[in-house]
Order: sequence, then structure tokens, then C-alpha cells
Amino acid sequence: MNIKTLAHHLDLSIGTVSRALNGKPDVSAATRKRVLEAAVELGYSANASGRSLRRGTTQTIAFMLETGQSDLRSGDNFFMRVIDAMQATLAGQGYDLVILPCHSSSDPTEYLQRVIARGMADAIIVTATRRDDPRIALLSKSRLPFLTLGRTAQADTHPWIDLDFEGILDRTLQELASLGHKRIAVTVPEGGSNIASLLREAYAASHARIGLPCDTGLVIPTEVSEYGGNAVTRHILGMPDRPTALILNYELMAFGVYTALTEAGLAAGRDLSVAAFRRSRQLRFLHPTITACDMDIEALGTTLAQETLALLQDPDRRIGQLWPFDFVRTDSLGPAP
Amino acid sequence: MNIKTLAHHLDLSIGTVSRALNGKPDVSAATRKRVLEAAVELGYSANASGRSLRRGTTQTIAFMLETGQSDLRSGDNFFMRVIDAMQATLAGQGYDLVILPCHSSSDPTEYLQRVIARGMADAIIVTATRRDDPRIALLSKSRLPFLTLGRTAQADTHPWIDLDFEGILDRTLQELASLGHKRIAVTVPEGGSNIASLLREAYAASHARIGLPCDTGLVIPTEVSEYGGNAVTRHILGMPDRPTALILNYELMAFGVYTALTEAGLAAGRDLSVAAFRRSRQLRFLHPTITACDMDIEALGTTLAQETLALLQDPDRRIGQLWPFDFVRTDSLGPAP
DNA sequence: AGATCTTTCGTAAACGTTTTCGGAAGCTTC
DNA sequence: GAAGCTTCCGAAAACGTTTACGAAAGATCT
Repeated sequence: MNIKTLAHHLDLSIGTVSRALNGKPDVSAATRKRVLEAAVELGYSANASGRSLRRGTTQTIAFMLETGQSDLRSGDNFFMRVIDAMQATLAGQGYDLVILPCHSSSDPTEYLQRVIARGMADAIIVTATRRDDPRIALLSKSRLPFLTLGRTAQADTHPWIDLDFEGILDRTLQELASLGHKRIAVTVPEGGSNIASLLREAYAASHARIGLPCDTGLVIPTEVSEYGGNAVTRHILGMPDRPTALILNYELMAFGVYTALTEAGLAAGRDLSVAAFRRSRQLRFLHPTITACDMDIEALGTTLAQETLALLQDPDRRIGQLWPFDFVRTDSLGPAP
Repeated sequence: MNIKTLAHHLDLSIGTVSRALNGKPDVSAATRKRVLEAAVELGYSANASGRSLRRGTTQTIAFMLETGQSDLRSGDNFFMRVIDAMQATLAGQGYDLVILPCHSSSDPTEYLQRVIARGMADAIIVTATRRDDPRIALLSKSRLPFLTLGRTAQADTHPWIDLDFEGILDRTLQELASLGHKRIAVTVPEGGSNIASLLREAYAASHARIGLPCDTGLVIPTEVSEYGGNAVTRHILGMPDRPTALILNYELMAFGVYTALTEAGLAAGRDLSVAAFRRSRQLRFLHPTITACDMDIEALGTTLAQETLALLQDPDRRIGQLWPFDFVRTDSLGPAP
């Protein structure tokens, strides 16, 4: 079912049919109606390859998703919620969203190079950014519009949107300091992701601002999983000069944390103050409810989509946006013992 | 950078360049070498639209992923691990894998129709299958090769691969029965997914086979999340004729289950025998370790990819495969009180 | 040396669209 | 009633590939 048979079926030329379907002028209202009806009846939809070839645009946005790392399944599906909202927004503008899976163990630049050269998408979203990410140079050279969900060391050279990790950490540290806490541990991912670096710097900066002595040994690389939460808690409880508070960069760690505390006969909020970065519905049965931040993830996806579309209009557009959050304090924070 | 400029650069015709790149005959070894070297040097990769249009094949396999439902983040990322393995296998055969996100609240057939009509992929993998899934009829009519990860009521009319839910349930029930358990609860997803139906039938069938009276009230629709595990455990503990064992269809529910048990002063394996379908690394700090089944998820992805490629060769190929599992019993099962 | 075969390459058509251009009507205007 | 204008449509080129076909040159054979 292509445009030729559709045109033949209607006894029209393919040019007229195309113009009718695409809302172009130079076609009478009557025939346009006839064409549109026949199209839905016969289930015609323009062949993607033919259209892309002619238009020079694929009407597709690619989302490069690094699989094989657990960030992905962050409480109530962080990435999937973002993607959902993006898809909804893009679909409304006639764009498709495709996710390109790419295992973290393979070379991401090689794959990206192919995606760029073959013109598989009009723009691309890059995630799991590293501090010095070789993909940035590759993309910049290619002139393919792109946007990162996450920052890099070259963040001023490309558009990006990211969660406000520093802001959240700072806000939480302030709250804990006002409760008298002096030794506060925070988890960071183990790999070379940019988040670990950001958090490390933010941890030091916040301590300086608050006027607290900073022990960088309390920034603890931890497996980003429920198990990691358990392990880091056991580690903390065994420390000679035990910290009195723990901040989790991955909210589902809380399961492991609470389990470890319970087994040790301790309680969150009383013996150890515990906070996480994001609130998650999965955690809602834990007592006490964990202190964390609310963020509008769907709005993040929508913004990401809109910024991408704006980038197609103006490829030189530069934006860098930290996503806002709402700090929600609960009984999982208590005064320092 | 297209083939024309590459050909001009080499002082050859585009036909010769194309043949050289695609390993076709009628080109001397010397020029072929020259062409291949120039291609990598200039970073040429055939435009996807042009190639697809001419070849009538996109070299792309689509994976239709229903977002907005929590199955997705099943312990250690079930879907992502499958996709990873698929991608690796397909890449080895020159195929790309793209994930098409599709929110469960929107009409999946409409989106699918567009994907089919526009020829976006050479084959498609469908997940989150329903018992009576309208997508099956649509795909069958379209002649686009497809394969479902999950079964439908029309499973004999299309190729599929699925986890052996019935087998796992039966094996676990047998083990529990041999320990003297008579009232055994099992969770099922709340929606209209096919899994709930399958489990319900398998539950009754196994009881009949074992010779145990079957109380269908013990098949409990439960939110597929950690919270669901907590809720169902509280529910069970409050029942007048309390079941003595609980089987979880989603392994991460275990967090909620253990938490509820601990709060009630009870222990898994002693007061309530607990088993899950799949083993997950995230759970490894729970005591006692939970009884569950091992499955080779990467091999599942590889098989899925291979079957898809086989389907391209022979579109009439029919396979239905239940994925094998290894039952691993632990102390989370104990004799019936 | 002429005929035949083989190797190697260029030419051109085709894939399904979109879009520019020109032309045929139908209409208005003087 | 001819000229000009508007409305509507068809013809054809173009997008970047692949591939069937033919041609030119070289090699082999009688």
C-alpha cells in the first residue's frame, strides 16, 4: 500500500494525493476530503524511508539509553517516566521517539558514529554522561542537534538538563546541620559517572558554606542498588567515629538501609538520620517515611521534548537547566545523638 | 557525506563504490581495498533511508515496550537484560535494535498500525501481551514478521517465547506441599495481563495434580511493587484462616514482605514460608535468602534475537517456547506450622 | 590473428516520497 | 469577447541507495 496505488485508486496523480495528505495548498476541499478518507480506509501511512529520503528529515528523535547499569530502574522508573512524557509530547508534534539501547560495556562512540552517519534521527538525547565524554566532541562535530540528560565537563558547549544534585545535597546537609549533625555520610555511584564527581565537589562546597569540617572519607562509593544501601549501612555502623546521618543518592537503597538498621536493633531517625534524593512510591510502607525530594519527572520529560524540538528550529540554542525540587522533611531525620 | 561525494573523491562511479562496500563481485581487490579505506577515513556510512528505500528492508528490529507498568523494572532489570542480549546478537548480524516506547494508557494498536504501515522495522517484538490482544490480529494481517515475549489466547497462531510461570508455580507448590503446607497464597498482577490468567489456571491445575483442595481466594491480585509485597503480607496476616506460605510473582515484593513480617515479630521460613519466581541479586542481603528460580535471561535475549532472524528467513516459522528454570530452595521455606 | 571468455567498471533504472513548475480550466473585468 | 486572474491538478525532478545490464579492456584459446 503505497501512494501510487492510493492515487490510482482515487484516479488522481500522486502529487495531488501527497499535497492533500500533507495539508498543502493547491488542492480543492472536496478532493482533499476524498483523499483523507481513502487513506484511513485503506490504512495508508507514508513510507518512512521514502519520506525521510525526500524530506531530509526522519521525524524521529533518538534516546540513547545506556543499559546494563542500575540507574535505569531508579525508584518508580525514572527513565521510563521521562521517556513516557517525552513520547507523549513528541507524538503530539508528529515526531516519533525511539530508544537506542547500548550496553555500557561496548564502545558508545562507535555506535553513536553509525547513528549519526546513517541519519537515523533528527536529534538525539544522550544519557549516562561521563565527566569527559567523548560523545560530546563527536556530536558537536557532526552538526546533529543533541541534548544531554546529565552534565559533562564540557557542559557549557552543549545544551543539557539535569537533576539538581548539588542543590538537593546542599539542602539536606543544611537541614541536618541545623539538627546538630556534624558527621554526615553520602553515597555516590562507583563508576566514573559524572554524578560522583559532582556530588564530591558539592559535598565539600556545602560544608564550607555551612561552616562544618569536611571529611571526604564520608563520601562513600556504593553499589547503586538495594544491596548497596545495606552494605553501606553495615559499613557505617562499623566505623570507629560513626556518622550520625546518611544521605542516599539512590532512593531504593533505603530498603537495605532500614533492614540493616532493624537487624542491628536501631531505628532510622533516632539512631541514624536517613535521607534520599528522590521520593518514590515504592518506599511508602517504610517507617518512618524517608526524607527526600519531590520532582516533577513528567514535566522533565515534557521539557526535554520541547527543548529538543526548539533545538531543531535553532541548532545553536544553548540551555543548561537544573531541575527544581521540593524538599520534604520527615521523621527519618532527628537531632544528632 | 554521501556515496556520491565518496565516489567523486575516489574517481569512481557510485555503482562501483556501492558494490565494493557491500562485498559484491565485479570489483577488483585493489579498488575494493581503496574504497573501504576511504570509507572509514571519511566516516562514510550508508544513509539509512536511501538504503531502506532501495533494499525494501530496514535492517532494524523493533521492540515494542509498554512503559508505565512496573513489570519493566523487575529485579535486576529483566527487560533491559533481555534487550541487551538481543542487541548484542542482532548487531553481530548487521541489524539494529530499536525500542519503541508506548504508554500503556494510550491505544497500542493505533501506534502499532503506524509502525507497520510506515515500514519502520523488518520485524517486531511485542511485550506485555494481553489474553485477547488486538495487536495479534493486526500483525498477522500485516505480514510483518513478529514474535511475542509472552503468550496470548491465540498463542498457537503466532511465534512466542515466555517464562514458564506455570512450571515455576507448580514446582514451588509441590515443594511446599511436601512440607505439609495446605493453604498457599500466590500474588498475581492486578491488570488484565495474560499472566494473571495463566497463574490462576496453573494454580488450580497444580492443586488438582497434587491432590490439594484449591481455594481460589488465595490467588491475590497485588500491586507489582515492593509496596504490593508489604500490602499482601499484611492482608494475609489478618486473614481468619491464615495461609502458611506465600509465593511472589514479582521478586522485589520480598522487601515489603520481610519488612511486614519483621514488624509483626514474625520470620520468613518459620512463621510464613516465602518464595519468589525469579532470583535477583538485589535481594541478596535478605535473611533467610529467598527461595526462587534461576533463569538465564541473557540466553533468553539471544534466543529471542535468533528466532527473530530465523523468522525473517521463514516467515511461516511457528515456535512456542517456555523458558527453562532452576528451582533453588533455601531456608525461606519451612515445614507447615 | 581472430574469436571467445573473463574481469572490471560505468550507466541507468528503481525504491516511495515531496515539491516545484507549468498548464488547463473556470472565473472576473473592461 | 479577449485579457487577466484564480483555482486546481499532473508531470517530473530530486533525495541516496542498490543492482541489472551492457561495454570496454584484457586474457585465453584455436
